[in-house]
Amino acid sequence: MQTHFTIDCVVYSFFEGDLQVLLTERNEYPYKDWWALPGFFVGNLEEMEDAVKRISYELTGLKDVFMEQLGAFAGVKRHPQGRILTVAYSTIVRYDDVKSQIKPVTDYMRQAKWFPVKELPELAFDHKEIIDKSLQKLKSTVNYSTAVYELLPEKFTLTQLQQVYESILNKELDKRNFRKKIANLGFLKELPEVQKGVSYRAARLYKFDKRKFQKSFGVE
Amino acid sequence: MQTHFTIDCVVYSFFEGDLQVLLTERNEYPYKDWWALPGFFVGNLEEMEDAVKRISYELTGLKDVFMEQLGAFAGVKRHPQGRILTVAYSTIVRYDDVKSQIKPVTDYMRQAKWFPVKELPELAFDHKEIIDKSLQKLKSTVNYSTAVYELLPEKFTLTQLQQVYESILNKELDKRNFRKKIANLGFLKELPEVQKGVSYRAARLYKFDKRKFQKSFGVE
DNA sequence: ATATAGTGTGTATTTCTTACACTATTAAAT
DNA sequence: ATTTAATAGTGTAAGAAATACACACTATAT
Repeated sequence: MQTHFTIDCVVYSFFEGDLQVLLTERNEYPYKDWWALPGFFVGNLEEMEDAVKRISYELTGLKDVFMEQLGAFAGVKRHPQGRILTVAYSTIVRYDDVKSQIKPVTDYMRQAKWFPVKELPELAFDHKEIIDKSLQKLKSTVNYSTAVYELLPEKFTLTQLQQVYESILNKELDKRNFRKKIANLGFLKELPEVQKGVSYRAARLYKFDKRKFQKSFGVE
Repeated sequence: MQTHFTIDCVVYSFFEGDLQVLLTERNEYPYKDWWALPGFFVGNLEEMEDAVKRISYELTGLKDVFMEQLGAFAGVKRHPQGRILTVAYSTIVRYDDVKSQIKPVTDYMRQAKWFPVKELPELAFDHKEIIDKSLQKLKSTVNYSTAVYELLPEKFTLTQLQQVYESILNKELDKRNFRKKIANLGFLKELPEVQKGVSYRAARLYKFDKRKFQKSFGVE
């Protein structure tokens, strides 16, 4: 009546115009040389959220990441060597904070690498299923969640915001309608600054106002 | 790195105009004499869904119940005798099928009893938190889920359907607007029958067409 | 016949969604 | 100085959906 117990993380980031997921290459059987979600065993006295923080820190050097539980995956046959229950989390890191700092830290992972969600490799275990479920949830809550803002830098343009929406929803949106909708939300703050270093008309920068967001959704 | 592993079920039914949850009275320490969610250990080679089926069958005699995973609860301190990870499920049984058949089957449960969600007793462990989360999910998916129809008998009136919505959303709805909305859904079938044995104008009966529902949501 | 209790319906108003094309600004290239 | 290339930024009309609101109808019981 006991089971092995791990955490697996779907780590998202947004760059190069695409929603990306961080995968690790296994250096151990089973599924040696396959890509897999980063995951570890949970300590006996360790809270799941702390395990997620630990994994995030070891992989990306970041201490505070957005996280949300996805659910438990515990199929008897999901691991060839006997049941291992995993609790999956979706987490988000800002690419600016993380860029070149990704490092696999254990000897059972050869490397870690970002993949655009559109071009995922074949995955070990039931990790494809976990990612699919995570993406589906991200999609269905995109309007009610702070996730899109976690994917963006603190100051962002409306075009960037639209790109995040588009890559999550996997469809194109009309620019004018999108801006109208965003303007109605009431929790974006227009900054007195514009983009720098671009060779075309610089776009206005905006900032997400979390307090107002929480007010309009009754503090979640 | 191993943990005890249980399933807890939030079992819903609808009767007496209220959404109800089935609770069991514990006959064992810790939390002896407290009300708790029905739950059991999961067998080593048992799929979680099968454990849920087993629990449902033992409590209610039903073989097929609607079920949906809520998530894992694994706080280090949730159980005074050491970590027990539980995976919570929401399940729904039709009251007509179940009525007086509720029976606690083990010696560690004294009785099982329905409680309206509005009037829950104090609960053992973190079960209050689990129920709250389950109710919140039910609420937020009420329009996209078959749950409301699982709560109703096969043939139902629009008033009954409205009552189910109202008890899930915990607010009153306008009858005319509700019917207009329902009519637009397109997956309710009007039957040539009406209610029997009522001492007022008999209401038209309707039936849920699952195939059409799935079509309109792209088969989930 | 009449009281009761719940069924069943329509319309106007507002709000949200969708569809759609041009001008403005900037840096770089000539 | 002018042109080019790239992206930012904006408004309006039509249709769809959501909301607010009140009364007549019908089956039964007494």
